[in-house]
Amino acid sequence: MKETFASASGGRRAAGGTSAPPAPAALAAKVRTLAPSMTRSMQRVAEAVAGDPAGCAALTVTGLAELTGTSEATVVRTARLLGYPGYRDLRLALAGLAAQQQSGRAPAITTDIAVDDPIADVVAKLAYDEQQTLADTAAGLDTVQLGAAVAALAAARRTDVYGIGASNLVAQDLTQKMLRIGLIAHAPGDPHLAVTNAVQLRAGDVALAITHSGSTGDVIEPLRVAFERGATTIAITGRPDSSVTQYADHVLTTSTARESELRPAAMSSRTSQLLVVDCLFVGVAQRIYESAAPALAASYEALAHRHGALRAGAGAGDRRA
Amino acid sequence: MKETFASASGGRRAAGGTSAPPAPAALAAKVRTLAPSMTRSMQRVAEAVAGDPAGCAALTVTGLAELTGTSEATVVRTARLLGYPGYRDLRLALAGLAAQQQSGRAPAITTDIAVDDPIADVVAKLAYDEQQTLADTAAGLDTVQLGAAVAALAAARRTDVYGIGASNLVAQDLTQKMLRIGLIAHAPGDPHLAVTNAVQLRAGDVALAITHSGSTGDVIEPLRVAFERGATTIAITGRPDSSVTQYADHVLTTSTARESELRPAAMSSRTSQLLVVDCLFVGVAQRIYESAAPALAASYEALAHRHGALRAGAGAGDRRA
DNA sequence: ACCGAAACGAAAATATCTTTCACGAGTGAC
DNA sequence: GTCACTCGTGAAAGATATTTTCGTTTCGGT
Repeated sequence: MKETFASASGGRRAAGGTSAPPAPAALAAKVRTLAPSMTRSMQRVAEAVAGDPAGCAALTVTGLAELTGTSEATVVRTARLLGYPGYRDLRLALAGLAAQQQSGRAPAITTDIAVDDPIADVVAKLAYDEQQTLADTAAGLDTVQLGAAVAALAAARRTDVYGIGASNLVAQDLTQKMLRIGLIAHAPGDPHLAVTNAVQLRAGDVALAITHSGSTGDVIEPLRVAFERGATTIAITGRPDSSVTQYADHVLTTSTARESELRPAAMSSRTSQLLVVDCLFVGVAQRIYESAAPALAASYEALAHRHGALRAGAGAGDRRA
Repeated sequence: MKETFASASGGRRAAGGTSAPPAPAALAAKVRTLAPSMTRSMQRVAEAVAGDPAGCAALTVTGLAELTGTSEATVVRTARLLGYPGYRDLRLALAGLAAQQQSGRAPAITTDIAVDDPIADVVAKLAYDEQQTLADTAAGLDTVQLGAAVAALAAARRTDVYGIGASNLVAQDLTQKMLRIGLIAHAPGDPHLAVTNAVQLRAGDVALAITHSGSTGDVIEPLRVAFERGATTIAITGRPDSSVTQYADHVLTTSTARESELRPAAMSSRTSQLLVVDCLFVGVAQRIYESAAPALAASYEALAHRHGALRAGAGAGDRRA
């Protein structure tokens, strides 16, 4: 509306003259620059603001005035001097600054998880590690091998997926998804059953082994059997030089992240394996889209009625004590 | 103050009220999570907010109401639903988000996976999406609820984990890990078995339900039974307002990513659930470190010889019964 | 000690946010 | 098909927060 703050600085061009738009992160610097031209009360306010942006962002004009032992008018005057139209905008900038600082102080997550880490750090570190694992895996995946594996799976008469322990869950995940798009897949959890299944395979079938170490006998054995029966074999492993690859036509490599006592290798290998499995699934779904799409739709439909009436609306009104 | 439907739960604190403090950067995730439970007008507001945080932060309630063609009341309601006390606080968070986006990484919009995407793109998109899901989940996790859940699990005499379909795999993952650190856990896959198990629980036990939709009857039912038997109940769901939370002492929210035909919701919900489960596991392992560490070491030891023996015959042996 | 200018805060004035309330659209029951 | 009912919605009243005004206090100079 009107350049009211011109009066504060008299005819001086220094402060008000800066047509600078609200400073984003340069606030601390601005405070220091302008401090000399501030009155005592204003300095107190500026100091509080620069010292604890996050805290001040949470305060109203009155709150900040009380905190600094000054008045609302002084707070507003300070905000003006700093280049904002009013306190409201200073507060907004403060919130932004706080958020930046918050996200900036994230380097803590690169260290291992310690026994006494607060729960929030655990969350951050785990999420970060898994993100890292995903990036590594994606970068290290051989798309040629992947493409070949997809082609084999899409054309397979039936598919066996072998995995033990944590890897078995990944195997089941793939199996569940393949079934959903109309493909025939099994993930025997029992090593004996796996071998029994493997014996049934022949050319045109696919056997897929999932093992992080690449040396899990219970998984290698059925793959070997399938391999010898003439099935196309695929291995998903973190060790491309391990013995499982002897019997694999296609090898997909997962990433091996560092592990620690509190973060077993199983955790990152699982993440990595799942990404590979997802890629396989999507690749296959693309290839057989014509038949996959209706099958997917049908499975959604079938599940719909298992989900009770949604709309738990009752609590929508007022919570908050 | 009026937990109207609390009566059903017999006086126990109903968990519906997300005590979540204002989310800092988890806003986009929260919008997606809560969008389904929003009315049309509120969705318009949420959409505007998620789409242009910086722009919206510059607007007053009235301005945002006009922009979205709604009323101030609706804007405030939306802010409330997103977990803020009022519009003022939403605006503050928005400013923070804008600042982060500005300085930090770009929001980077992913295009959906198309049927004719080359396999390399599929890998990249999937990896990116899952990374995003992890970030969203981590940002949106309520550490207070998480801490409470960890405490309950660490102290539990036994733990039941309920999940169906893809969620059952997550349940098994948690179970496997808990067993490794010497805790007693089960993940019944059969709904009837689950209920049968649940009946055995009582105070001091823990029941954990994993369901993305929050309305999977087969999972809610055993949780309800456990709840009524006095066990501590935890829910991991993508819909914090769904019916499963009625019977949950602690609610852990997973993020809901947009899905597409080739990328079923199950994929990102699984990623999200696994992160939560990992956090629970590590948290528990920290708490009972004294007993967990030796147990972990012992399980490594026990597995070691299963890997060493390359020639499969050795390890598996045939012990016909 | 007196004068004047600047600093400062109390309170009025204004803008903004929040709550209330009534209307209308949609839905299920009969 | 109509009726009763609930739920979503916005207009306007009510409550807060911010900005402005203006008188008092403080301080330096003469």
